Amino acid sequence: MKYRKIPNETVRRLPVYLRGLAQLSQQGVFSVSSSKLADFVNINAWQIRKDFSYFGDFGTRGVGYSIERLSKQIKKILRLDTLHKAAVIGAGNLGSAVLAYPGFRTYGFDIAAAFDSDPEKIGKNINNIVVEDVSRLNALRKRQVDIAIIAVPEKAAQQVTDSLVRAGIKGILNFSPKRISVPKKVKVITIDIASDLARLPYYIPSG
Amino acid sequence: MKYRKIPNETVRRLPVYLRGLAQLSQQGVFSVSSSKLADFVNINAWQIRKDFSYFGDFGTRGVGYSIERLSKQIKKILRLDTLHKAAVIGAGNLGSAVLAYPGFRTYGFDIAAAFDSDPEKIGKNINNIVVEDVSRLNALRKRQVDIAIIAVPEKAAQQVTDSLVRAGIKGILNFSPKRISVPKKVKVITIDIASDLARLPYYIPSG
DNA sequence: CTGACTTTGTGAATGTGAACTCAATCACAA
DNA sequence: TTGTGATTGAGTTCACATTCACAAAGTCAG
Repeated sequence: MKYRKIPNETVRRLPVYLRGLAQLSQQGVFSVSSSKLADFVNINAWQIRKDFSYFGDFGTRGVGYSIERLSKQIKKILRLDTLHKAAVIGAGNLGSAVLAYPGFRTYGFDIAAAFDSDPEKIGKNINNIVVEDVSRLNALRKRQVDIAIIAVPEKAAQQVTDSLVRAGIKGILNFSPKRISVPKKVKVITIDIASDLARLPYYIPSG
Repeated sequence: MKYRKIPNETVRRLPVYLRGLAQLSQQGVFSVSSSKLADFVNINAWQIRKDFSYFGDFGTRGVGYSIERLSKQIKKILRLDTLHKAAVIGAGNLGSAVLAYPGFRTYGFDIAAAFDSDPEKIGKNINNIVVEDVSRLNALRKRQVDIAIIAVPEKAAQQVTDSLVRAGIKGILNFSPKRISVPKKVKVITIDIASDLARLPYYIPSG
């Protein structure tokens, strides 16, 4: 058992493992081998074992991994063992879709608030959340929201980001393709839908 | 000038460069240096030069890169110089957001059709596109649609994928977190929103 | 208890990309 | 035409990630 630093790429896979384990657990399974899990999440068995080996011995040779113990450990590493409240900024098409997206709850996130600048949208109820005025972003600190999801038009992205940083937000999931600058202590993960689509044709044989 | 194989990570960055170049072009600029572009797209200058060096000499030493020549070349590499028609499968929250998403047009995609299985949604007009019944997916080949965007619930993902493959789809942008299996000749790029959010807390200092 | 079998954990080899450096090249002014 | 300043292009090194192979460690039947 060696406690090396966990590689970034491994961190990227951990949520995938976690979801797979949760599904297996729901099926009433208590233990799983690396090769079974490999089939389930579509990642090689040796990759899985290597990943798990970065944070201790969780398997039993000849048997496999205890789903509960493993899940608990992954949650701890990803800091998903504490509740995280998230706010969605931008209640347009994408923002509304994010508000309604069921996948976040799997990981225990609480989507707690939504904001927009458009008076038409403020006050609207989307998925049981009332859209507030962006001018109230600064109250996020008091409400213990530490994560924000940015789904505003490109032009507004940086301004919104600045407000979020002032409001004490620690992590941002950014759907805007525009680069946003933040202080080092704030982590940004960007999902750039259009550029992901744009590299698809590269892999398609022409003709 | 060496024509090595272009690394995957470089391909991932090419669309970002392309968008940056388009914006600069709109500002009336004709030439840009790697360091200017670096500021603009938030990627290191040497990384940019390295990336461009994989496919020929496009810069002029002492001056920089011709925006037009470079854009044209990147489009050619990504095969964005030919028109690509795309279909969106699933007209729920996420699917509707994708249909309305303005970012795809930057890269010259034509979002040409939308499908759903829900009779409530079939016939609805979203962003000038009429939602069709999924049973008509097989007509996609005739309509020369070669790319599909999957925005259906997890359960339906594999079934829809199979229909798409039968309809001759070559590339899939998959928003479903479920692993989908396809023949080797079909390229899948998955955007797993929830797991991207899930690794955010890892990078947030606790307390 | 023993032997056959299963599965993990990890060292080593290989592959890949990022970071850095600097010589080669070009524009331009004098 | 020559010197100066700017900028590219690419070789090299280093860091990280994947892949492989196998010993170690466990289960289980008889």
